[in-house]
Amino acid sequence: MKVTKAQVQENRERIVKTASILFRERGYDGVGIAELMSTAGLTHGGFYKHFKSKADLMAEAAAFSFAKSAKETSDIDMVAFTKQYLSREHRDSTGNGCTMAALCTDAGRQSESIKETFLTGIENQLTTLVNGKELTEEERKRQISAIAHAVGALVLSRSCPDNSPLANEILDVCREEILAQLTEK
Amino acid sequence: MKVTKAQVQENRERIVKTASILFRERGYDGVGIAELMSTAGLTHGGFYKHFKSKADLMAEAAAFSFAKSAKETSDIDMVAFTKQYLSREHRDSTGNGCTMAALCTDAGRQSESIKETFLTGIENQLTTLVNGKELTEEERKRQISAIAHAVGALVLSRSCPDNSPLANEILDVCREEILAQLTEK
DNA sequence: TGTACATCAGTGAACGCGCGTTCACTGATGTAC
DNA sequence: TGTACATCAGTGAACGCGCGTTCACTGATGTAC
Repeated sequence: MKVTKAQVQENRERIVKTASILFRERGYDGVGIAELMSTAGLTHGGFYKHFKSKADLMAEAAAFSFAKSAKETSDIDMVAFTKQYLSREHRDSTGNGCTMAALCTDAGRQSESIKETFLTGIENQLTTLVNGKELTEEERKRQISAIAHAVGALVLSRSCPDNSPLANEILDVCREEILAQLTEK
Repeated sequence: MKVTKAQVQENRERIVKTASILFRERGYDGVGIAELMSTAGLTHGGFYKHFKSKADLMAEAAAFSFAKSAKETSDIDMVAFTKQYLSREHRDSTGNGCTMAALCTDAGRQSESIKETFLTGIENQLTTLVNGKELTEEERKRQISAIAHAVGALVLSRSCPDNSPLANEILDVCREEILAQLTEK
């Protein structure tokens, strides 16, 4: 049963969007093609009409979620970003949260082409957070440092038992520290 | 063919040690029982004479590598730790490196019992890094903040293409920044 | 100390299962006239 | 605009494969006498 061009486009986008959420939640190895396609409301056989392989989708899904979070953070400053990034809400909704924090170790084990996607995504996040304006060398260093700090706090907090004291402490301590550094300089 | 008690003990330890390296390198889903056992010089069938399940080994392997790195860092200060932790050598040898940085996102997707192991491991790392002496509230905050910062820098650097400029930049910028904060206070 | 036997770590074949991927088929869409 | 047909996204069965786990068997070790 053939389908309209618009429907094809819409289906493809839904697969990518669904994948971006499921991969962030459960990792690249944690989600199968069959489950992914059925979550997107399709059957698994059609997958290869849209993508060459699962690895291809992984790269595209990562690019999609990087672009999405870049868009969402383009109009807020680092203070607002930090507060939101190190909130319990963000920590507890991995599937809709930061791609770096959700998939960085997965990316480290994948092919160079996925690492390229991460490189672009990270670079892009650095610049969009300052509304695209040119960064001085010193500003760039601060951005990199603050983002790494925030990512580390988030991944460590998530590796502790759900909502445990240490998990919350890591979030709170690092939020305070990053915010202090942002205002101090 | 039965084997001496000493040999049994030695084999078990070798399985745990091998697992701790392979899991850090390729993640929990990236290593199978058969490959793990043959790397340890045994056949896969005997695995269940030592462990109840793969999940059990995952927890034990994490506890092992946490204990090992705690031992290795017990006699160095935060400055030496930071320099070593954010070196290219550490970044490029995941299998023998920090358990937090290698497996934190994997842990976040596993059972609460593995997260408990991470909780203990992280808590332990916080205190051994200061030679076991009691921490003031302020010192504890600094420790947590510095470790999260270092973990974030390492996982982000590893998610970029091997030895790419950004991968090295993240490492260098965060090393400088953490060291600056350690001396300033 | 020497002998007889129970123990049990290790072996390798086999289990069911879900994985990524392929394929023949369907049938509404899009196109050519 | 109406008709005939080629296209191709979507379907669902099937592929080989490797996974975690089980099991009957082996044979040197450890133990009881």
